[in-house]
Amino acid sequence: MFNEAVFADDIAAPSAAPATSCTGRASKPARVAQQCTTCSMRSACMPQTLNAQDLSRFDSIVSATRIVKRGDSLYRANDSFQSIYAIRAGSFKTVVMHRDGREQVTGFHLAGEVLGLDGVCTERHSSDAIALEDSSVCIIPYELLEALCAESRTLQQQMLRTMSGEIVRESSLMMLLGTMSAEQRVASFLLNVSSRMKARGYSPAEFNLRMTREEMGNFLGMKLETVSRMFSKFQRDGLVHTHGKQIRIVDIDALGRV
Amino acid sequence: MFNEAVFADDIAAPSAAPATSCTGRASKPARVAQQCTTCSMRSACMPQTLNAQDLSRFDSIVSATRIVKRGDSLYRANDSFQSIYAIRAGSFKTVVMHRDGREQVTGFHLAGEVLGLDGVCTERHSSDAIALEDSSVCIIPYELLEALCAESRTLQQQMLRTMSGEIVRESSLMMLLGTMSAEQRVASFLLNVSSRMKARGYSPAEFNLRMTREEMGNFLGMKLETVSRMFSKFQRDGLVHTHGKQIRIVDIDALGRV
DNA sequence: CGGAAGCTTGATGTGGGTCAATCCGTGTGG
DNA sequence: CCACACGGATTGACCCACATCAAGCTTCCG
Repeated sequence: MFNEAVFADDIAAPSAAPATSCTGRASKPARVAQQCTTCSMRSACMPQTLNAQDLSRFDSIVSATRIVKRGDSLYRANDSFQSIYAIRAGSFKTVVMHRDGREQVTGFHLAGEVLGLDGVCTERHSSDAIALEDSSVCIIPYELLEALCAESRTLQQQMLRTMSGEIVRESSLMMLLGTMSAEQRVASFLLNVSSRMKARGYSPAEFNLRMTREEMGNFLGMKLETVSRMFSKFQRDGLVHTHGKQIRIVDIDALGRV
Repeated sequence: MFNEAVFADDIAAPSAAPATSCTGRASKPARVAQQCTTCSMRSACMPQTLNAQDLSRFDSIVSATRIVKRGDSLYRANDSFQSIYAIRAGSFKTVVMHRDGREQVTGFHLAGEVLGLDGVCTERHSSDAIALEDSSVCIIPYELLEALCAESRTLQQQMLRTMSGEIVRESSLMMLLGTMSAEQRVASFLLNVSSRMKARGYSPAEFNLRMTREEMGNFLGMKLETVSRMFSKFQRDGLVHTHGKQIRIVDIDALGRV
């Protein structure tokens, strides 16, 4: 059986929720009553705004969890769209691929975030979702979710807000890719990760990146060597301290001014 | 009074819908029964999937149209979010601005497309929407729309699909910005405009761009000089013929192979 | 313990940015 | 109606940020 520590082993300890018992990969794909209520990610996850009654209805459609091993895909581009997924533990990248094989990483996703919304419009996914570490997700069957949205106004609102949030996130990435220098891109990437770690109760100054330099490059629109050089530069300038994937942000303000 | 010809004056004539009578800027901001039913953009617009009953309910919440003159904004970043907008005639760009003043155009939008979905998540817009020519939009008050979504399953589905479509559109732009050469970006831009013109019943091979080279550059992540050079190159190579903003695509297949 | 994957760093090349001159089309005012 | 001014487009010369290529190093994992 696994618990969150497996995924958080080399990340600074969470300041909030201690490792609560998790549902594990018990016999069948784990249907457990009151999953959301007991989930340590609840405050960061989709049903955050639901009242007790809606939450329990939401809970009842989240029929299973699924384990995805590091490097495996949760779904692939062109897979038929059945469900969206809430990350329970671990992390993912989403990737769109060009015909010539070049990859654009469209996002790195942490626990509590939702994956798969790209599939709604065509009933097929348009990206791959790959686990960056052994991870688990809650499976939210879309048809049921959509039916429930029709009944719970709050859930409908939450759903629309989540989608809109994704639109806004992607616009700001377009700005990063379209207007910023390599140095600025890496700096904003670090600040972004930092704030998301903080929001999850981890240290905003010290964390482990789960992706390779190449994956960062494919996200930030640059080559892995450039990512590496920028890390070296920030280290020389005393903004961060890096040791492979371990990052310590030394001067967060200066990083913001880059 | 205006009609669609005002906006389409120097665009190749539509092969489908002829200029139907439009609601104009009559006395008060034009509340007209059955707007959608008679709108020539209906087939390209949001309510495309609705049945008669839902359509009439939808119609009844579309309380007004609004005229936006070329260069004026429909909304600005940080404006409080009240409505989304369906473009009835004309075209817009949406822009996110960096603190240092650099602009990223996040999209060019034609008749039938929806603007303003970025505002749902924070109740404030995160981008500017600027008319590229004198244009008119249908105002769809969001609170009413959302209430109606709770009653019409079809409308709810349509709304979620529209948002998901926007997410997918933006991902593919991220790929363009992150992985493609200047030449490829301009080529895909032209192909994209071409297919959208075609979908609206205009010639896919010959059209007028409504934006400046600089605006294209701010969309494609390059400088206006580079945009211009790419146009010249395509012309030398016999792929397109350009005369200022007028574009004729000569070899669409070759453009796709760039 | 060995090999592969990932990371860093240096040397060199180049796509596109920058700067600047000129051209063109359009709207304006005499 | 023409001249002119101005915003936009084109083109050239030069430069620089980042890509590419290459070598060596570190870390991880079987």
